Amino acid sequence: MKASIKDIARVAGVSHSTVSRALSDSPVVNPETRARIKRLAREMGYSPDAGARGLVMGRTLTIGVVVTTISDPFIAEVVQGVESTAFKNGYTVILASSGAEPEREVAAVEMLRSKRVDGVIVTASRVGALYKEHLTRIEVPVVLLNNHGESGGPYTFSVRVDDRHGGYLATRHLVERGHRRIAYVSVGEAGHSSDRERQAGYCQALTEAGLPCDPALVFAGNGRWDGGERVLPLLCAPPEPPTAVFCFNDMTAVGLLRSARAAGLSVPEDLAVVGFDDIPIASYVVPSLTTIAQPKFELGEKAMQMVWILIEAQRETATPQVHDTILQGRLVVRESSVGRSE
Amino acid sequence: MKASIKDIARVAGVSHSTVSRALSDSPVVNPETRARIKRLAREMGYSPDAGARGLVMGRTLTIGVVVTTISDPFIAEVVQGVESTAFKNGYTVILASSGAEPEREVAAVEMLRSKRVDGVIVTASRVGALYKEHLTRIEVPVVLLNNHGESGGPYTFSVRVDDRHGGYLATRHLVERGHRRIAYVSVGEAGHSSDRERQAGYCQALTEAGLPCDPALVFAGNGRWDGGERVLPLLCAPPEPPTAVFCFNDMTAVGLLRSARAAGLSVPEDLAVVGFDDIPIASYVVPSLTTIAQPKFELGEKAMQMVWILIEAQRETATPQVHDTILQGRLVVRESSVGRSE
DNA sequence: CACCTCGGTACACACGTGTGCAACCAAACG
DNA sequence: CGTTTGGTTGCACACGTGTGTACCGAGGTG
Repeated sequence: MKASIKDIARVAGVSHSTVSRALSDSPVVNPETRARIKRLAREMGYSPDAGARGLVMGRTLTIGVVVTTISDPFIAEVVQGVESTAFKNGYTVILASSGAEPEREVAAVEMLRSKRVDGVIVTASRVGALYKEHLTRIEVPVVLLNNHGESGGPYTFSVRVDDRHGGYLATRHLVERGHRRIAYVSVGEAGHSSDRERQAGYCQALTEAGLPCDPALVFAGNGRWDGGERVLPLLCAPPEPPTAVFCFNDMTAVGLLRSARAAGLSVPEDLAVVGFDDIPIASYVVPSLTTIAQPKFELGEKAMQMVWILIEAQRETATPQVHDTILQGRLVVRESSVGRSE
Repeated sequence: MKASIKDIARVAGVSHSTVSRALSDSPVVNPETRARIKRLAREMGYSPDAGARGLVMGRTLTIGVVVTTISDPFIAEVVQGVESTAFKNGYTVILASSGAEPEREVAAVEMLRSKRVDGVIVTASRVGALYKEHLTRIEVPVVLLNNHGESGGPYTFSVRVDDRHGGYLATRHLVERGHRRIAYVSVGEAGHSSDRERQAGYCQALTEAGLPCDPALVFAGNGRWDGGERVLPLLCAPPEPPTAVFCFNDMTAVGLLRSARAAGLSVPEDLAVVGFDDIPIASYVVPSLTTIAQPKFELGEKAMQMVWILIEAQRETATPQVHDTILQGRLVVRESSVGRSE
């Protein structure tokens, strides 16, 4: 059986309140008895009950992280940033994966509510309406990651990467390499805000270079590698095919690289390719992939810091001194856009 | 403020015990009042306090998962299996990453103990001595993943992949392809049990084919890609270099592929390469990597099922009907061992 | 009418922890 | 010696939930 402060109190011959105070270094207890109690606690293998403590303290030092799936390397890296920062501040992370199923999404949020988490971080490209309603009901600070939706309540904010600027950087890079016909492979899903923004940056760079934003050069992928693979034939179909392509994300680009190789096209000579995200695979494919690196770890770090500030503000019922944060992506030039020999 | 069963009891004009029983569908409460209370609970946005419930029930329906880092794609997939199975059984997962630092390891275990988790799953290649001591003190079922250490207490078991058989499969595949001089790249760390086992399987396949187990054909890597990269020159040094190589893991093999390409060696014609793990990258490198696929998701699934059985057994103070489980890896043949044209 | 049965509900306690308040004791002071 | 002061400690309650036991009223039976 596990030892409680009452058990310690019994063998120490004091009341449980004295033990409680001694263990929390209260200055009112006699230094000798405090030492004696602490020694006893160590000997008896005492470990404070987080549940009971949370009950009386009104805080659990726990934050919930909602993800679609943890096996997405991008998300995993973000969670790593959250976990690391949480640990430094004495917080614990509870994981809740939704698997992108609405049913599990609400179950996950309900679970976090039951666990009385002090805050919630949500990493999902889009937050369903039903889901969102449950999120606000949780009455606790919420930070949305890479979500472009409006930051609802007074304690709901968001951290995201600058998609538009990222798209701009990627496309400008291709323009600077001398390309005039540059295609874009979208996620093929209406209303996907990241997709919209990246495409807007793409158009901005084209316009700035005096090039037209030709809708015929925008192709629909699906955000996965098979989407990139399927798009290649369409890309090559026109009489004057594009010489470069910017993809919504790395997975799409990787699929495109694969099918390009199968079709005998050489990258970047026949077709230059740029992705977005900088997932681990990007540096291992051949040719290695030029991409926009999202600061994944910092994304999670920043989100956790923000949640922490919000929690503190809520405890003092103060209006929090935070605002939505936008981090900048970074262009990482690799072989798929400049060749190996250069 | 959050609504408790007492609040519901007040507005319903009954005692809190009646509310408690009504919400847990106890047959002793009047069906009408039960319906009324349930409706009230929904209206008031009631959510049961998991901490308080855990306090009185003696179980938290929570299991802790200790990992080195969640951004390792292999581990992430395993955790996904754990999480998915846990959710099905009504359990919640608390994540604790140790970052391979001993200090954080014990802090992580202590944290899980405080949270009164019902069971623990540890995914780490080796469990330190100090760390292990803390693990046993937690007095709760523990399942070790891919750990070859002795399964200590009565409620400590392990789930792992058959490293020896995997090594055997990989090497036999190369033998069948006609190779006579086959090298092994180890993890270069004394006492690493997975490494030892995989090498043993490698030797077994060689012996079975009437080939010698030449120690000069065993090279030391470090389990990471740079280790594989550095090993290539040594591999090519002998007057009669090996025509095939089996690597401890995929990362090592990927590094080896990269440096082989840089050195102008063609794979698999000049050198056939086989890895171990089947991480996502394996299918994207060029040439794609032949490897032994570990059943990652099933590994996590099995571990969670085992923890569940152990928990149930412990509750009834029965001797659990489980035993250490060994899952089989699967040979996945790709381009790095048979070429693209065949 | 007295007794028993039984469905439904309330009371009281338990779980482990933190904390305001009172109580106690010793020492110092008037 | 009486009183105050200050340092320690215990008592009692609170947090939210589950459950054994007692209670109460209605209906049935002898």
